[in-house]
Amino acid sequence: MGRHSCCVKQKLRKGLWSPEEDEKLFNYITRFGVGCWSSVPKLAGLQRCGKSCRLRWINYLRPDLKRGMFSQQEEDLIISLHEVLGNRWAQIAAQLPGRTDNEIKNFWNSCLKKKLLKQGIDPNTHKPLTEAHVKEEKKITDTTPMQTPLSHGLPVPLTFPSSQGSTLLIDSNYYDGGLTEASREIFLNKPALDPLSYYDFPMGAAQSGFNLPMTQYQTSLKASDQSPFGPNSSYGFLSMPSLTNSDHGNVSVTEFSDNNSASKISSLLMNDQVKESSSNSSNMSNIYTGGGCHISSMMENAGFSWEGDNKFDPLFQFQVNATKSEDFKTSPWEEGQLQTHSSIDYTSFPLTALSEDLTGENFDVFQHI
DNA sequence: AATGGGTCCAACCGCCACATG
DNA sequence: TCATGTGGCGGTTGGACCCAT
Repeated sequence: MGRHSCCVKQKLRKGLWSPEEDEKLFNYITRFGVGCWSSVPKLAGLQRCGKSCRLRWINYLRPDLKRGMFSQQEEDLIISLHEVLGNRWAQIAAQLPGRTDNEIKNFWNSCLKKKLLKQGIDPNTHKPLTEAHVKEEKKITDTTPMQTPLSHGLPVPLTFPSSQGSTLLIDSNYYDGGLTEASREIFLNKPALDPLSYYDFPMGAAQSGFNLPMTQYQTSLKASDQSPFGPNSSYGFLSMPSLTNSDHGNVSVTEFSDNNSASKISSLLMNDQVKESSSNSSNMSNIYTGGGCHISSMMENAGFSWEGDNKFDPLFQFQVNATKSEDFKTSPWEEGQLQTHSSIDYTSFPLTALSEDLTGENFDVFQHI
């Protein structure tokens, strides 16, 4: 048990990822997608185990990740989901597009737990603490002042941007166990979203999310020189945008952690190609609103910037020209394994942002509560 | 300016489930 | 059925950062 065999075979790097490593992994995954994580390090030229690569991608490099603080809505949602699901962070994360289980777990442990305790609510049971508990916890919370004022007193109406305008009201009944066993079952049985779905587009099912099979996406990448990673492509890995989308599905509230971010992201978006193809500006907004975006444009012009991770910021100020296209013309996954569909132009395949899941079936569960 | 304690979070560890041979 | 490899998850931790003194 413990470390996978891939980690034991050779001496592998551990610890924080360098920008160069991030770049390698990002470039590799965006080109070829994920086939077998254990092979990724070798093929991407990384001295890491596959597991580490997977985590890095899921928790940090995925382009659809949100960055920045949790919105009040997200916060309330996490609390309500935790009451139902407990520490099933992956399932909770599945209800919060752009957030990772690790991120939510950290947020819970570092912030939400304390907030609930301060409210006199047991974070484990979500029921009022006994007086003894309160006294005990008071000692703790008194010595660990909150960084932000608690703003979600009860009851809290949670209104989700569902097409049906569902509202979840957290009130005393809720915390008294007002949820039915059936509701709980729905949560427990609901499959978690695949964190890799960004590159997993089934044909004809774009409306349900990023669900194009990797094989097809891969084909799109190598289909022609027009592809975002074609032989002539030169893209930057400057730094990643910190997307603090405080209101799902509304591009106007996409925030950035500093003044430079806006210019960075606008330069990301307002590249020549996007300008040309989106005189009506819909393409731009679609990138973040989930109306459908062009992944190729996103990738090709991704002057990504990890703005939220300030300590990395200066390190990401490097530009990488695409390596020789020959190196990437054929995905290692494709060779002899995967079918190609070169007649289809996937470079403009419409995407639906994960955030749109908030308006879709992912919130159906609340209809049952 | 130095420092020591607290906080946060990225990454690792340990385990389990599942697929495959 | 068993062994092995891999993906995935939740718990834990090391170190960077923050802040009060």
